[in-house]
Amino acid sequence: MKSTIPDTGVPITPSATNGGDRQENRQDNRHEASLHGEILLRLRDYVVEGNIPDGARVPERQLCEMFGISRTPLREALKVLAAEGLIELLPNRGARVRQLSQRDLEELFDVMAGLESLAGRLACEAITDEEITAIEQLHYEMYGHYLHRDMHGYFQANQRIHESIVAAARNETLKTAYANFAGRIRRVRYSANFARKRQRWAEAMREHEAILDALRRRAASELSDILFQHLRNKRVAAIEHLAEPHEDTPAAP
Amino acid sequence: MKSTIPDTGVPITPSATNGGDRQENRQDNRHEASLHGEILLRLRDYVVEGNIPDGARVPERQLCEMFGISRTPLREALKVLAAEGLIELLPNRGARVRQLSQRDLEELFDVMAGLESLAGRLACEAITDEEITAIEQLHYEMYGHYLHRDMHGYFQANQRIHESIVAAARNETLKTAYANFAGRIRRVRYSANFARKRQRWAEAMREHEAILDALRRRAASELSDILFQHLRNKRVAAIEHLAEPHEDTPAAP
DNA sequence: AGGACAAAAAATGAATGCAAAATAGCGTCC
DNA sequence: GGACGCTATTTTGCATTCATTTTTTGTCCT
Repeated sequence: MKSTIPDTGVPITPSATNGGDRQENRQDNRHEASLHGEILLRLRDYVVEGNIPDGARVPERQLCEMFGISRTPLREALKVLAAEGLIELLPNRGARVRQLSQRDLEELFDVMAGLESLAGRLACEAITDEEITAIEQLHYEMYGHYLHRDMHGYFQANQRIHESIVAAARNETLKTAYANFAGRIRRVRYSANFARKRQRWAEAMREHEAILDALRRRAASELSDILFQHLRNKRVAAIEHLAEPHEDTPAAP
Repeated sequence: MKSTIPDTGVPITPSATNGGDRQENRQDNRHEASLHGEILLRLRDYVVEGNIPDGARVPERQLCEMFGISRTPLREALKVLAAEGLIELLPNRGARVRQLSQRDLEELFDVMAGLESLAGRLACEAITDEEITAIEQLHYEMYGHYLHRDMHGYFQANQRIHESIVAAARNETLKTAYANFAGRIRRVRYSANFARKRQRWAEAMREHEAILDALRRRAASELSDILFQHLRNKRVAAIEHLAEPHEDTPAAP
């Protein structure tokens, strides 16, 4: 075994065959056409899913072999990921997975909060009754998951609600930025399934009620406040959770 | 002259000599170290300053000659600029300067409004009395420019106030995102020096008074509202201005 | 034996080369 | 005379190659 990357069972496809048509909502959705775009998507997922340890080197050569491409398109993708803040480029020392400090996470959560807050504000201007009904549906669905203590289902419904609000803002630029930042913390979220605390869970449900209420009344600035506070509370819960030590990660021998 | 790029008097330095130490506040500030980073900064400025017409092709070969580099680092920079939304990459058809539709501008203004709104909210949590005093200083300075009808001075002071608020938010991630979006509309702002309307100008001054007032009281959600509305009004003024025909741009023969 | 130095090995950063696609240029046909 | 189609040139995308820098390894000296 020559690899320094922990073998996590990710399928190593020698050629750059792309199975599914991906529906990325990025600025230019022609990424799947060119090789560097394809690699960008795949490499982003690869990093986001935590296949490379935090702060570890991103081995160009190995990734090239893994994707079955030359270094040129890979390096182009690396530059973009660096611009996105997912990795960092050290001069003459290659790329490293960007290690997010607690402060970084706080900042990211706050920016997400700001974006969602904005989304709510804008949504009040344009949202249709049908969209609100749809969100209500999701809300009740989420409530059901809450009652059944189904965290996975709850999480999915929750995410869809937030996405619906962002969608209702009718602002593609916002949507893109939102997805971008969400991607950065997805890495953390992936390993840390927080919100396990009953207390916080119930609180979140109440906040969601308030969100829905404000949305129904199209109370823009009020909804803006509620959403910000909601995300702020999420941030606190997440940071608290991450501060605690966890034994889920298999320790190295 | 073989160049198809309009010669706007931008100094064409054949070698990649970087005169001044640039103080970019991007995620990784080692950009000046590597060639592609250097090129990224220069190319971004070049595009933002409008040296290439809207929607026009970005000529790889010529830019290479202009910067005195090979295509590889330039193409890397192009990928990043595309990710930033400044240009768009058409498969097998090269890069084009991204033409911002009116809708795009509206969206961008709204996102900027959301970010400043967030900045104000966060600033209320952490801003010191000294910082507020500094902003007050800028405010009075700006007021002076307003009275003297000095638009340039007014604009500079205005921008510094907004930057100060963003700085007071103590959030580097936000600061970076803000700079990023600001860069995208800088291109428009460059040619369109709006806010020429007296009416709007006076209104903006009043809004700034309200901003300062809310800031002094650390009224987070109130400031958030005011800032959003302020930027919203700016948006309206800017769009109105751009909708009007202008004769400042020299017509092509 | 441990550390410092030096050479080898590997990796990075940029340039060049090559195949495929697109654009333009030109002739032909209707 | 204009539209269509074919070829030549340019341009793009990626692979390969070359020069530097870094990292590792091995050796020598203390």
